[in-house]
Amino acid sequence: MQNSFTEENYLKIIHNLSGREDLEVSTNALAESTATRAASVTDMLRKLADKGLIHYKKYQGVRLTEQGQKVALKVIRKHRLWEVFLVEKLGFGWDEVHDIAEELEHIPSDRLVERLDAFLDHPQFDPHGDPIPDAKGNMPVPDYMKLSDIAMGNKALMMGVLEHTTPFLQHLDRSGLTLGCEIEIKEVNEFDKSALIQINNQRTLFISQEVSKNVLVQRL
Amino acid sequence: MQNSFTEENYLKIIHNLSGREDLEVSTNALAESTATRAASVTDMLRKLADKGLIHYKKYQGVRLTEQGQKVALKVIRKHRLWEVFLVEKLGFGWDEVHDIAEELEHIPSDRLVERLDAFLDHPQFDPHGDPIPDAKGNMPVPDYMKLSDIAMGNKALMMGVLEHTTPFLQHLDRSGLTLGCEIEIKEVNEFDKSALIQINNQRTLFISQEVSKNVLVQRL
DNA sequence: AAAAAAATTTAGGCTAGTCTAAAAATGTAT
DNA sequence: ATACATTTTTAGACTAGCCTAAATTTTTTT
Repeated sequence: MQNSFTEENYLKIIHNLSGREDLEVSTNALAESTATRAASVTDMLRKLADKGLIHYKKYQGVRLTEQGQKVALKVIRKHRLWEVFLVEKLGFGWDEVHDIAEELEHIPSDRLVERLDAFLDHPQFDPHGDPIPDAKGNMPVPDYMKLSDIAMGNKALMMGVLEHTTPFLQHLDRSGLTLGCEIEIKEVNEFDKSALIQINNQRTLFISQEVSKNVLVQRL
Repeated sequence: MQNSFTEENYLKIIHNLSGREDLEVSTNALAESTATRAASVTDMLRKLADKGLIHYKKYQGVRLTEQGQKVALKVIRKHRLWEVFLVEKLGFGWDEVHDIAEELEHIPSDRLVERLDAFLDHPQFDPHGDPIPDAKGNMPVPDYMKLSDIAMGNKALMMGVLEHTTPFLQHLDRSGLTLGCEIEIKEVNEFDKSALIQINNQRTLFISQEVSKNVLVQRL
């Protein structure tokens, strides 16, 4: 039995919201993320539960079943592989690919995904630094820190982002913050947590906590 | 206003069925091609007519409007470009790509199509020899002949096929009939129009009229 | 030209996925 | 612990796209 476009989206979003600790996801959170109303979410949750894709008890929130996890990871794999394709092969910017990949991720052919993966040389990470699950659904879980958690005086490598919207990514572009750059924390302002940083030992700039909370780094 | 997946399919099929001469397409023909019932087709035709995409008078069949033609050609352009991608870049066989392209053709981003086109070096024909409309909707109309219309003793180059099903294309593969090959008609049997042909001045084989009617050639 | 056959449309209904409004359950605060 | 607020579910309804059965129009045959 095939899952619909919409079902796949719910599973993907449940996966993303439940995070690494596999927390229960609330109906309201799903309504927010799917841009629908809570009542619609409830309908869909009953359906997904009937199909054995989620654990669901009324009023208690949801978690993915083994089965549901598998489907979600497959969708995420496809999304991230297509993003690599769009950036590496078609020359899109990392700020332009999310919406297109959102469509491509639902194209249903295993052979297509595997050939795409090979064509791209089995990439491990997408253009935003997110890990790509392998064909069996194994996904490495890199333990990056938020830039906002790095103390003054330390250096770190930029490894990813937590926010995938076009405006945020374009802001990073304009600031010279790209994956792999080296960041040194020169100063942190106590009152608003804004920071003065230096990039690749060259230019320095101020960034707000809004930004530093959404940048993932590896401490050096 | 966006057109749905289903609407795009109807427009594409109307285009394909109305052929070069822009003939009226019947409700029944559409029901057959869309694998739905005539009553469902009628519903959709009213909808497409309301949107100004087809000319439709009850009981009289349909034709695309200027507008509808534009949408149809855009879908066809996308379908054929994705087929080129699947064969040239991902290494699929020409017999495997139709169904996948059937999905990809509805991904809605103009920038995606144009970048894909550039990535593929602006191909003129898809892997089955069908011409690819350009971004403005202009499609070259090569005037190929059916292999079945070539007289005994003549030679021709294989340029395309009229049938895109997997079994037919696999049969051509097994027979050694690939795009660009040279075919000489050695004999034609009067009673069943089956023929003895020679490919690239090498092996000879018998083909039925079923086959020769679905192979497009250019006379030499 | 009337009758029979074929094609098409209408009428009424179904499912997926959405909605609003109202009811019920849960959580929070006195 | 009881009342208030929030969250979630139920009830009933809508649209897109499909269906079957019946009615209507067009085409073909006699």
